[in-house]
Amino acid sequence: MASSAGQPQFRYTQPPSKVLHLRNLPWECTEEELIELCKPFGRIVNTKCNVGANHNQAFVEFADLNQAIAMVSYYASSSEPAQVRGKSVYLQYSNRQEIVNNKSTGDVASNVLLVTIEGVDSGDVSIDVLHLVFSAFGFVHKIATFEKTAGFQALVQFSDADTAASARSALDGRSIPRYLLPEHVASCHLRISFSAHTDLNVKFQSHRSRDYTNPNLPVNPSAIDGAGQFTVGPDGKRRELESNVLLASIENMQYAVTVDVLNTVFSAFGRVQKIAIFEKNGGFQALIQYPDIATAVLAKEALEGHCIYDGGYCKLHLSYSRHTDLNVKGNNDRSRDYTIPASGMLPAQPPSLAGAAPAAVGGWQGPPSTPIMYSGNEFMSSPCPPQPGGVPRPQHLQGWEYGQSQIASQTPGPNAFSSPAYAGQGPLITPPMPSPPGLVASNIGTNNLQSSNHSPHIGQPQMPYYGHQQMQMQMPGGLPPVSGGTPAYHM
DNA sequence: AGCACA
Repeated sequence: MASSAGQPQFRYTQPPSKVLHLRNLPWECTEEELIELCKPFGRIVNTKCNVGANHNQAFVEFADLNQAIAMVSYYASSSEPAQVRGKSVYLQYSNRQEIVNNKSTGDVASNVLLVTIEGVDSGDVSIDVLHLVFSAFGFVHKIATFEKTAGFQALVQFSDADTAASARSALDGRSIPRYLLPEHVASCHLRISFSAHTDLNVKFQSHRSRDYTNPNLPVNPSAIDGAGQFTVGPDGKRRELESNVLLASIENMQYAVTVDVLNTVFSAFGRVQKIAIFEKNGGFQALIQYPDIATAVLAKEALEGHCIYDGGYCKLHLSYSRHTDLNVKGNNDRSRDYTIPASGMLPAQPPSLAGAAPAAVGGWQGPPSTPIMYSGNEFMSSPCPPQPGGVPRPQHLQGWEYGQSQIASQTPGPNAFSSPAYAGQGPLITPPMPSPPGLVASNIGTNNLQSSNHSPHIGQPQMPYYGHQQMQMQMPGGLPPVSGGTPAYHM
């Protein structure tokens, strides 16, 4: 059976791939040697060296398929074989289309090092100590430190990748000298890889970040952990430094919050460019990138302290991120780049889950395709155990038609939040939140517009936040409407 | 000299 007309184990011609498989390499051939060999044909985006029992195979991934084809074609018709250290190298298309997580990109050279300091708290190793240690290898441009689940980490920026590489090879796995550390620190190993960054965005000198190239950079008297940075306002008070990227942490997360949900929520204020969600110290956080600061400010003011779902669930805390442009690689369940056109089937606009909605909503008879509707599948399907005290299940089912009818209407005044029309129409279960009634979204605009047709929903469950035009209405003029079509923003 | 495992 095995030999009959089946696929031979190896074919002479593989289907093209931007990944090439190289054989007969010299022992422990380095990435530099591979790149040297391949880079005349295109840009190498990833490699995997020392593959196979003999460590004499490797994979090289080009940025573009045509580059891989160019290399294979060239050597197929060349009288000189590809060579490394005088050895003939055999190359062919890999049977995979990409190199899968070779070394988590930490091995592709960069002038910026990602340093994980094991076994210490962030307070144990000062930025000055790091600066001292890494300056032994060359001029350190910038350092940024932060706390991650992996531990205390630092990004250390050198002039070039060579300098960074020398620091890395000298220090990786080593320990910071004891005399530079507090006495209680037992050990302090450095794990060093290359960062994907090339230029750190340091806005202040602080105990968390330094820019040694700019002595005039303002000193931040009190950089606060976690959130963005602060500046001193005209009134002498500390003021959060605004950014086009919001950092959202979510409290009381009883229900899953997906990229799509966030996109829907935050798109109410303007076009969302990128979203990344991640865990930090066991908490849920997300970064939401807008094209400009004004939009972010608007979204922050409107959403801060509000809950995505009524009942105090998924309460948003917003601050300004230090980031200005998120490094979102692929579109997956943790991150999304909405600025990439035609990226698969992903909608550039808030998800239109029209197909799923009617069934899920049950009885909703609205039009089949409504870009603003978020069906909230996850939530629909999540079991909602009855709770004492009449706490409702997260109520998505009610009110859909109200939201729907919103579409045609545009415009309660800018004071929808504080409109007297809302008095007494807060959520049944008043969440222990300050200010605006209940669920940010569930009330805004809906009852306001519909109160003549519908009785208030006191005692009734509420729908999830999907507020789109509701929020739009709040925008103090001038904001481009969130509409379909090509984004008017560019990176 | 013939396809990796995060």
